[in-house]
Amino acid sequence: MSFLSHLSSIISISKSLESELDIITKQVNFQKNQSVKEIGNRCNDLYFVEKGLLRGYYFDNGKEITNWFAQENEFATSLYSLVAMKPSPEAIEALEECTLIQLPYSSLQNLYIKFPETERLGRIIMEAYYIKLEERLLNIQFKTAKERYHNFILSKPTLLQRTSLGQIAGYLGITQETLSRIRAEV
Amino acid sequence: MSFLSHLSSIISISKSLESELDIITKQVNFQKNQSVKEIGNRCNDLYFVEKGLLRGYYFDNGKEITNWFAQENEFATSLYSLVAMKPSPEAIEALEECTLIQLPYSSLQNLYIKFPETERLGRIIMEAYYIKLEERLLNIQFKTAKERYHNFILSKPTLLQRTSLGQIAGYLGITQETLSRIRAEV
DNA sequence: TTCCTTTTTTGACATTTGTCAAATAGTTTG
DNA sequence: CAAACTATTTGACAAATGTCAAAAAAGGAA
Repeated sequence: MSFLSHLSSIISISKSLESELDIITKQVNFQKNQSVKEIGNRCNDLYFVEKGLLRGYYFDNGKEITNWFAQENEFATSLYSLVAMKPSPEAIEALEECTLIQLPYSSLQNLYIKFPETERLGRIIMEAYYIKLEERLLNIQFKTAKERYHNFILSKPTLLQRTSLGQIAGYLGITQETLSRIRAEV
Repeated sequence: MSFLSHLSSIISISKSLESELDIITKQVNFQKNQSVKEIGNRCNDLYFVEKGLLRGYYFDNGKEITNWFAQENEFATSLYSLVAMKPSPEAIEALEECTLIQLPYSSLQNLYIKFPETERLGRIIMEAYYIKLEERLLNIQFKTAKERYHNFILSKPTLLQRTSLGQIAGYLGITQETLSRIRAEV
């Protein structure tokens, strides 16, 4: 239910849109450590996290790098793969037992046409995600590893408990040894 | 005219939308090195570059850091300021003589309401910009300074001639001394 | 051209972060 | 509980990049 209430905090959802959403979305469950999407496949779905925690990761020189986390009430997908319709270099994994709302991209396209008011929804969500990404870029580009870590603690305190050191390190763009040392420093 | 043709490459623009766009946009010109927007002001406008080159920059520890470039057929604004309606930490400057299309955010909001098909336009543009930003983040996060520079040469060759060393260095997240050394290396 | 200003390069050195290897701590499972 | 994993920490050192200062080069203006 949190999917609908999240959407209706952005635009008002008519009854007919609500039932359409009900038809095209599917609730899916994943267990802890289960793979949601593997590398190389096209990502055809948009996910919304109702419960649990996802991470996106990929490989860089044989090393697994966590690229994002998506927790409750956040969307997750490989946007690049979705929009460009190309294979995704990115995998998605459940870090906890998850309840996700799955929305196939093709259904989303139809939804945009059938319910044009959802375009607004799409735009507003994209704007918000863009701003978040911009903040993250500035953070990585101009802050030291220590500053980034402290920023992470402030902005995503709950993730500290729910993820591993190596995952956070990748997300912050540093090695886990460096992160371990930053932690020890205090 | 390139503004309209750029938009119509994304969605079809009806006559009435075209004349509405004509009413709400204004062509503005800036000279080389002229300031388009200063730091601390709210950014109320979206710009489209018809001719010339803009850069966005801000100050980090007293140092001026170029954050983005916008060349012909690209949009430019401080999205954060625009969407959050807060003062922008970012300034915009013309690096060359520029012809811009200026669209006030309030007019854009009305446009979204009056011509709902423009929501689609907004969404698609946001998606494309998001993907670009994502690529840039990955680049900065996991590539060496040298790799980033070579990437820049490949992806934005024309900007090499049109910008200064210091501006490129800031954009790549390195100091200009380092960039100078990378150049010398070859 | 010549002076003046700005941009770029170079040098010497400091700092940050990465790499690889090993030790320790923590968790899970039989 | 013990064995077997897995995650985290630590050490020694290397590599990348930053800092500050000065020199050289390039670009404009008188």
